[in-house]
Amino acid sequence: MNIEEYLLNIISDTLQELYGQSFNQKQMQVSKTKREFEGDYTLVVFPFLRISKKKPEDTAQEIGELLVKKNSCVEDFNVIKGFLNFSLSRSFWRNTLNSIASTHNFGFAKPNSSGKVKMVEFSSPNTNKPLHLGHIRNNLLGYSISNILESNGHKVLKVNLVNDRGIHICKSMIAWQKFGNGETPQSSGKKGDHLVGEYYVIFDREYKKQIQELVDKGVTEDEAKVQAPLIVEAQEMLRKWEAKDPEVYALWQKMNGWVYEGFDVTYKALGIEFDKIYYESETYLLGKKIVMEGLEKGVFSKRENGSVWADLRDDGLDEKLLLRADGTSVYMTQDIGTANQRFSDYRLDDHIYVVGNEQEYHFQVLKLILGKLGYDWSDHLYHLSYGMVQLPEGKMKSREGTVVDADDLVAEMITTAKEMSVDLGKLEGYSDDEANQIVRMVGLGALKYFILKVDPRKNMTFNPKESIDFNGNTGPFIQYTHARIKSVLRKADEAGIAIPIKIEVDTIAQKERDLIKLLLDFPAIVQQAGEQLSPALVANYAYELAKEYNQFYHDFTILNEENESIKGLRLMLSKEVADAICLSMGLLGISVPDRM
RNA sequence: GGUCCGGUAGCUCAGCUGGAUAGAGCAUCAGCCUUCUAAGCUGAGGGUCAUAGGUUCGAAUCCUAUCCGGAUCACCA
Repeated sequence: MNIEEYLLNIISDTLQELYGQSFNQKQMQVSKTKREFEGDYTLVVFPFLRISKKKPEDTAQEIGELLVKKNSCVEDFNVIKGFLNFSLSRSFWRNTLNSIASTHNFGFAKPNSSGKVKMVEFSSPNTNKPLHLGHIRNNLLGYSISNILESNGHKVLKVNLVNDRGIHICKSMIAWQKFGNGETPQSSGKKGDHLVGEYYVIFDREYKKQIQELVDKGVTEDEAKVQAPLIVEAQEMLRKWEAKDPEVYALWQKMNGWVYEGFDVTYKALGIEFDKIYYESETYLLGKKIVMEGLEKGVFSKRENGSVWADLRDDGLDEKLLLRADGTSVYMTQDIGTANQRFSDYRLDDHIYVVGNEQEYHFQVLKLILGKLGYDWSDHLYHLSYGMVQLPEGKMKSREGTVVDADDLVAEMITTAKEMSVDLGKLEGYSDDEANQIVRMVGLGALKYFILKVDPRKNMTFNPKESIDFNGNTGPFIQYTHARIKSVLRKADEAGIAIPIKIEVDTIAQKERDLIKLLLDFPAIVQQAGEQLSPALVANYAYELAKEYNQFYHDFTILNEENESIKGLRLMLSKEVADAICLSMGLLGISVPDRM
């Protein structure tokens, strides 16, 4: 049941009868009536003037009259300029609420045969440094979009691609070998990913020193970058790794193991999980093989030094390196392998990469190359290209230490939530366990909502100093609304007042009507969010609903209402709002507490 | 330079498949707790929707140009 479609249908019939002609959907614009006008929905009549050959007001008038006459659910209408505002009947709203209440998970599509199999790749960390704020946006987006697609009736596979090999990994390994003195997470008490990350930073520092020394000796900077002993050693290590040198392999496994332990902690803290994890180390060989096959088929070409290239100049792009002169693979090589692996592992309809917008070119090239290789599924690869997270000073830079660490940020959010709760006296009477649970939900809710409410495609600014608000358009505000409703429902239960299965009231106040109208929007929001891959739509909907409910809550009494049937309506409405909040926040990966 | 994305209130963001007087939150100011959770509610101030043209009955929204910001075009990932 989609309200807009239903209204379009009856309007279409009316226009047909009136003008003996049908109109397309573009000409029939129906939207919710603006707050300052009377009515539920509004039809713009300007497009019909040519046919009606009357003034806008008169045209609206005759459409309105016939609409009311022919449809019992249309109760009344008014005309302002070229806008026909019409009101739906009380019984319509009553039935609507009843039908929402009797539908399990109202707003979600049931898994059905038209649902597709969609793989969503997100997170995709490198194993040489811990996760930061940018990864948080990635993880939250990927997880939320997966939820949204599932609620649209699709089968979703959440996958992580761990970039566990490559020159960057070798850099931390070299640095640890040279400067680590055998330090381990156990010996130092450091979280594994943080420990390895420190050595990556040390590599960079020492490498820069060596470059400077060479430059001082009169070597040009470009040559120094290539000649510095550390980078030469790292490259040598990468070759050894690809040759499966036992010593290098063992070190690699040991250090990656530390990182995975660290990542697990972070994922758990964020509430993120995957259906399958792919490792670049397991797919790059396939990528190499495919590139070699492509070379044989003449899709790619080899240069004198042995490097392999794809020529995309006919497609308006450049030439792209696929294998280095020394035979080692690059980022593109392994992504070619991974994509193949996935489409042979599963029968996928679509594949979505949740990756930052700085990699738009990469995915454009990837898709092109796979198409050239003859894989017909290359048309079903989508890059959800999200904007970067910036600090007020600009881009995060690891060199300047301005990177916001994921673990730190989560911990800080929870601490702030705790201080806030204690200040407000919200945690009195709860056990430590309960209090911790609530505080965790609120802190994470604030962080997740803050990030997801912004359109994924846009860059966003994050100000760590000002921290994140807990009032206004925030996660905690919505969580609070939910807790508030739950509190009322508990009180009702204690007083032995049951929420009716079906309501029979005849009077519905404007505010109640507005709430039902909003609830009725939920399915379309979920659908749209799925089509546009935008959790922000869901976030903003949840906010609007919570805000509307709080106004209602302020203006109307629920439990003290004397009229039993009205009390029933308000209870039912409250419960449905709580459910919709819970479902929509769930799509964002945000839990809502029953009390806070 | 080529390509892509963005520019809406002091700040952070909605609105963008064209429709009525451009919306929220934060911040500022002023109110509301003996009644279901005040992490709430109500009100005030704050805008040449980057600029200039165009299309249209109607443009923040579509088109063109310009300006500003970001990303990208590696034998990095």
